[in-house]
Amino acid sequence: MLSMKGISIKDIAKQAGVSPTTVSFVLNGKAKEKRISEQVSKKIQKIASRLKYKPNQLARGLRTGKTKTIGLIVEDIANNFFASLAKVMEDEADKHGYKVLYGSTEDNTEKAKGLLEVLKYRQVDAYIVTPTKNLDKEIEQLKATSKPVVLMDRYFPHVSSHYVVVDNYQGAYNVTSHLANQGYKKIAIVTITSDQIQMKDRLEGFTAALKDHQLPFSKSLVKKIPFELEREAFTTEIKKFLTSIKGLDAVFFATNYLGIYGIEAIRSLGWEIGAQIGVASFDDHDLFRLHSPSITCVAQPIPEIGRNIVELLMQELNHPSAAPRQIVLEPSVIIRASSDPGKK
Amino acid sequence: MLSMKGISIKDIAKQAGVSPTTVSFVLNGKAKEKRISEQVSKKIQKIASRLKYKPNQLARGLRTGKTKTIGLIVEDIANNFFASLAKVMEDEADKHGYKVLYGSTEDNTEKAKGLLEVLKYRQVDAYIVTPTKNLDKEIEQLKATSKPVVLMDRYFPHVSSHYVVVDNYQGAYNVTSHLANQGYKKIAIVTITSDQIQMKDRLEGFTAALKDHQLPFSKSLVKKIPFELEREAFTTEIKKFLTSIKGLDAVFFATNYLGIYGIEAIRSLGWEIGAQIGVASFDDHDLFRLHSPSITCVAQPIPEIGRNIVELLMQELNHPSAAPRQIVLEPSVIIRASSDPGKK
DNA sequence: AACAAATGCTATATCGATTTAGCCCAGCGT
DNA sequence: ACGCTGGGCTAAATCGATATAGCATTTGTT
Repeated sequence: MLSMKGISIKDIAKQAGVSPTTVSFVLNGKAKEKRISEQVSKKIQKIASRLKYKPNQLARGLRTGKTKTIGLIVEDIANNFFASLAKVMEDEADKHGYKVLYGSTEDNTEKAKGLLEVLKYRQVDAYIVTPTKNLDKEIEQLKATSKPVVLMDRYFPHVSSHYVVVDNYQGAYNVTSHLANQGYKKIAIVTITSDQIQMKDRLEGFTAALKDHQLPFSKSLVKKIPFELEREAFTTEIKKFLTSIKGLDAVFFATNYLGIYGIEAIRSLGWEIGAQIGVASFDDHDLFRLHSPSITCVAQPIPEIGRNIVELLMQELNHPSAAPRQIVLEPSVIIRASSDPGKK
Repeated sequence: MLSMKGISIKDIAKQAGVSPTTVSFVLNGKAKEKRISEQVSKKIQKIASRLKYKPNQLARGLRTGKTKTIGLIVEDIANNFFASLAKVMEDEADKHGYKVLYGSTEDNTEKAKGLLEVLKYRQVDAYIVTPTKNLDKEIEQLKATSKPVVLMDRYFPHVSSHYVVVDNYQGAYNVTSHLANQGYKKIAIVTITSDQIQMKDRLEGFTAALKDHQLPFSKSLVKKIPFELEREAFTTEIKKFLTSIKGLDAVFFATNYLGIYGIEAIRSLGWEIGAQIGVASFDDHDLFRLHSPSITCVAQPIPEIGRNIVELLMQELNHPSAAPRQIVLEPSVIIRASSDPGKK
């Protein structure tokens, strides 16, 4: 059994008969700059790779202040959208030698604050944050630490920060217009109780489309459900809502989990999706693709979002910029049978 | 704007007019043991909380060798099963003050080795690993580092290690028996090309159930598909397989993603699930619950698995035990319409 | 009074890397 | 012979915490 401890720079120095300083210079590619001879340089490299030396990231981090770690805060890692995105970002970050420390907020501000704090004293180099309500103060404070912060999925309009989001307004507008074009006359929306921008935009896109298509709109066509309810309660609420509207012929669910609960609700009401009631949801999901009938949705370009976030972060890590970079990607409407019964 | 650096133990020491050592003792709860007076102790505590002192985990980790970080290696964080489990474990770990660094293997041994290495030189305190094929050597080496390792989802029969899994044999046996009891006569299985224990057990449970119910079995009833295929290829392969078997009346998919691809395949063949062909899958999924008809499955007790893993890990961190602890939980069969068309 | 024991705290080394300042030697010019 | 320059390397400080050893001072004992 080998020694418990890893190989340190000292071990290499000893074997090479040089000082740890020299080893550090060579292994950090500063051999030329620091005028270390070719001979010594090669010797050190050889020994290092023979011993499979890996620098202790804690020691390095302590000295340099860089941990090569990114803190990722999502709403819910068990949600397909966030999990898929997390995977893309993990892969992208890995390409740059970064690892990811993550946490889920459950859309709870206190949890989010706690996560930010933990990440901070773990000295992550940068943050990717799906903010919760009232997290604006903390985000501004974070910015003052000179560690890059990129918001995702949503942002604070009054806070100047980097972010990568999709055009929620347009996505909602487009899918609602599609429903209108399909001939649905009375369209409702189910969203969550949240003043956050992504939800606001989706709701506004929805209402704008109704207006543009001269369809009726009233507050009674909008249902807001608190995020933290149990599954049971979600479907109960949705059922109550849907049955409360006379002449309702289509409904748009503003997130993937609402779509899922919504399908459950509609089915338990015994309504026939597509024929009897048009359905669309934000976000795509295996369930939407394979449900019978399949469910129309606004799909977010997950790989592109993930790549943009990490790319932006890396640029900020390498050359911090004064101006915030704000990237808005286009989601796409995927038309399926739930809004177009003609489809197979 | 406040200073960029965090508060250190020295700042507190200065304010309290004592040495950093004393501060360290007090903040680590060793005041009594180290005979620090109540006065000084309280004063330090007060200053620390006023300054919102948080120890630098890098420095602490460097000195103590403990980073309060757990390395988590899953097959695919975008897979609902692993993502849900990751969330449970994250929550549980958090209760003990641990954070999670994660990575996905894609069932690729080289990726897994890379992840283990990265986690190692990031000095994680413990590992939760979903091993890939041929990772047994690395697991044994890890054990020699005296850092706890818990395998999940699968293990190596010839390696003595901690693990938490479900009884894959029994789960497969039970659901296959259920299919048999429902009157299906010719039942096939679709699994992945893998010699790993979890897949082996599922296959064996399946065949044993066929035998016990005097149903026909032959190699032609078993389809193994490589994990790394594209979605397209999966469904194509499954379609080819299903259509190749004369008189086939039921099929069991050995993982959740196979179940999903399988449903897609069967639907594109135009077969009627439940009536024309009985279907069951390992793992539960929103899609299985809400598909029409809903899909019978073997559900793993995800919260229980997650809790057991973290609990086991914590025990090992606190009191390392010589004997490996091996926990096998029971999955449960959820009978739905895909195998019981009478169900709503 | 003399010595031991307990009390209360601190100086210093350490973890493993990076960074700064600078030493020593050879070669060159004059 | 002397100073200057540059090449090639290293000593020591540092990051922020913890652990070890031990120094004063007070208290207790006989």
